[in-house]
Amino acid sequence: MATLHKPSRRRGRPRAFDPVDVDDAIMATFWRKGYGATTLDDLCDATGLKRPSLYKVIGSKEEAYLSAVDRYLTEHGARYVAALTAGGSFAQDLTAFYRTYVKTVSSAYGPGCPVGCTVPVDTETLPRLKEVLAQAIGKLDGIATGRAKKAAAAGELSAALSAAEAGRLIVGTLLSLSIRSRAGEGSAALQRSANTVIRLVTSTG
Amino acid sequence: MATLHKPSRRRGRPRAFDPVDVDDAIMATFWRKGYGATTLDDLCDATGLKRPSLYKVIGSKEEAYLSAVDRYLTEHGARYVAALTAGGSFAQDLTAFYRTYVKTVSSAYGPGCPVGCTVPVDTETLPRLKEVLAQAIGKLDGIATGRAKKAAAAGELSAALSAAEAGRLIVGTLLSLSIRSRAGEGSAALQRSANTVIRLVTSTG
DNA sequence: ATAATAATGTACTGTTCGGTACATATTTTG
DNA sequence: CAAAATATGTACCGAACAGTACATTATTAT
Repeated sequence: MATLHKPSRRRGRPRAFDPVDVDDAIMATFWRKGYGATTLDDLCDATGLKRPSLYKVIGSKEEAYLSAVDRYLTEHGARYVAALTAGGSFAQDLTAFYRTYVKTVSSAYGPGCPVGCTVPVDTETLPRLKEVLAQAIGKLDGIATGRAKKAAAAGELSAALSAAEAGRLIVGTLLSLSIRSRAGEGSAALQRSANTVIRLVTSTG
Repeated sequence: MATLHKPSRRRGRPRAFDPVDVDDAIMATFWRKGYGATTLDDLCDATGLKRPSLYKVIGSKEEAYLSAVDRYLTEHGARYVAALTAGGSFAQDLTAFYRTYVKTVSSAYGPGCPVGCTVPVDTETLPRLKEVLAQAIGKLDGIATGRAKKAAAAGELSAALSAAEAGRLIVGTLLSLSIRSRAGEGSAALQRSANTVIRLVTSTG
């Protein structure tokens, strides 16, 4: 008969680091420098780990990058989506959507974001990245289109736009903000571009 | 008294390559693979040059990249600008502007374009690139804003937009098309996004 | 012809890269 | 305690990288 102990710690020497912090440091490093310019020494410096410990976490540089992008999407991307689908008015949700994004790309993580600025360069070299990029954008297009459809039903979508057109415009604007951030534009300038699009998409004049 | 010969060729062994073709091949290679993923062997393969000849042309990899980006701007970028300022109606010029761009990013050079997809990743690593990116976008913003101002004077700009807002929207859309191209979207999809913005910017309903 | 000049091809250099072997240290199990 | 298990740090590996030395070849000038 199996005796149940309290969920005991694993055998052997315990880790001297917090895996969550390590994953975050890896994501942040790739976010800033991209895949090609990031070396394993960079990742060691950022995480405080020596190479053997690092490799147990990442497997390989390419896997590490894919994980970092995935982490960006499921952690930060999810926040943008949550704002866009928070259930306020179309204008309110869009405002929160862009504000969340602008704050993020203007933070210590940025400038810019992985989907907008660092993944695209390697789509021709790392085939899996092309699929990642296509899926990320396609999914966001779908969500934004869905949000626009709901807005249309509520009479909040500009009559000049179909829901699909609005969705692609909303997402395209996000992507452009990423690049502009990378070019050195500050939150205020980025927010101005966002506000223009919000006004166009929601104006039911 | 100096005797004038026919514009004599330089002394020594003549080049066995066309410098224009070589510069173009270098630009095309960086365009597709970006800075980090492009090796000197790649450039040798693309140009047909051996390394010593290549180095006389490029100086260093970083100089080669900066030259390639500059070449993109003064060669392809200039074509987009020419279309935008061709002197037709606002809608006509915008249509030609985006059509030229979409054709280019969907050609053998692409997908995507250097400004939208490969320069941004290295702005944090090669400081001169940040300046290049900021200048390229800033200049295009200015040109697009100027074009919108002219359109406003002609009653062709949507009343919902200031010229500066329109300019940034027009350029931002271009940037987003670059990334979408990299994600695998074809000309038709890209053109659809462009048409949406053209309609919004020019609708004087 | 001979010298001077300039481009080419081979073969190399030192460095940095991604990745790992191995000995050591720290923990749990019995 | 001893044994098994797991993590760590040092030190290293072969490959790939950006960049170059040098001998050779092709051209112009005298």
